[in-house]
Amino acid sequence: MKVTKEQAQQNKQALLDAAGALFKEHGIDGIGVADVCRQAGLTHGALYKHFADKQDLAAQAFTHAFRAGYDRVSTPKAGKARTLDTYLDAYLSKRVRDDLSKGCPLVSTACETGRQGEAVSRSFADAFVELRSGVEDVLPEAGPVGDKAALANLMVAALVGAMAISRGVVKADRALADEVLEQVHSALGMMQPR
Amino acid sequence: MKVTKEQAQQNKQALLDAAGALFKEHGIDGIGVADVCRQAGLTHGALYKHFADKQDLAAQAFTHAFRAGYDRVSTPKAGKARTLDTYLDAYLSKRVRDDLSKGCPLVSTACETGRQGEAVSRSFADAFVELRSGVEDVLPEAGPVGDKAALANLMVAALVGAMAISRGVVKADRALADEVLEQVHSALGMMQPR
DNA sequence: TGTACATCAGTGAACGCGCGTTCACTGATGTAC
DNA sequence: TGTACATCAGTGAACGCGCGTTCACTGATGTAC
Repeated sequence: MKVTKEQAQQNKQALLDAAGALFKEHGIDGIGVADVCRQAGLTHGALYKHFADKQDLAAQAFTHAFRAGYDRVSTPKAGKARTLDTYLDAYLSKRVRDDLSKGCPLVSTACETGRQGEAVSRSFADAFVELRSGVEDVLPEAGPVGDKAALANLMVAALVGAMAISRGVVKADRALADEVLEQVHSALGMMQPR
Repeated sequence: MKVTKEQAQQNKQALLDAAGALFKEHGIDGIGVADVCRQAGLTHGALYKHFADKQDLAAQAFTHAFRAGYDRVSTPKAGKARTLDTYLDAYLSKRVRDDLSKGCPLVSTACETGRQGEAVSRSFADAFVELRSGVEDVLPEAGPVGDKAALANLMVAALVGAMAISRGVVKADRALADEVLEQVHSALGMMQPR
């Protein structure tokens, strides 16, 4: 049956929320559209009234999840300046490591994005550029490794890689997983002025 | 029909080779056991004479693929010392970026390893520790970011993250993908003494 | 060396199951009069 | 404001297909005598 335009919009948001969490947790190829729709409180047929196909859903869900998380991190709290530590604490958190449905989709789907289509790659690239730009803004003019641009690329790569590695090893060696997050946090922290 | 012991061993190696390449290219969840067996020149039933299940195959294939690639990179060529650049050139290569079946399985399956079982996590952890140790060996005693251990963690995280990001964005923006590899190469290169 | 036979790697049909997508249908919404 | 009806978000059965795993069977290998 038809629903109000407002309800339809809410349902689309619910689909994006569900897809964001489930794709992060299980991977895009690791969860079915029926599960996403069920979590959103709809049946699977409804999906195709809002999205062209699963790839389209994945691309939009990626952007949606990045926006939600990134705005929370990058918006400075009242009276507090945004610093490099803001990013380090948000991206190298053990709590996020232990809950795959949480965290930045840049990290959760980094490796498999290379196997997805161009639409998902576009969402991924836009998010990366925005995060890299945000990190560059909080860097000092001259650091130990040359220009800010190179350092910002290095930092984002390290954030993504450290979390991926920590998640990869945690089931076999929790201490090693913690060590990776702590050491990368420490190494990156030394690149800003005290 | 039965085959010679030697042939059976060759077939197992062929299964590991095929699994290594196909799991890197499509992800563990993205390719079927029948495809792996077909690429190895066998039918799908034969797999279970060599491996307990798909997870077991994935774990052994990971170690097999890491060994093959890592030994090639870390064994110094006659008369040439192994340096940090050895690792940077091997891990931040555009040629590897553009062929998903190539390269280190640490990079290819980093994100999805968090979703696999403990056996795969064990293989992943062992490979990471070995690579990190190899990188630490070529670092100077005192660098710009504190102790060698922290720097080695940072470097491996950056190598893994940079390749994952470059592969993620390349379908949407090839110039951006190249830039990430080059800038991270440049930033990491400045951390060794000239 | 020759023969009889147990072993077991590999085959391929079959299992139940879930996948992404399509489509005829439903019925409340929202609009035209 | 009241009525008639076109719209369209959502439903759920159905599609063909591929998945991981099992298992009865095959027949060359390798061994015991």
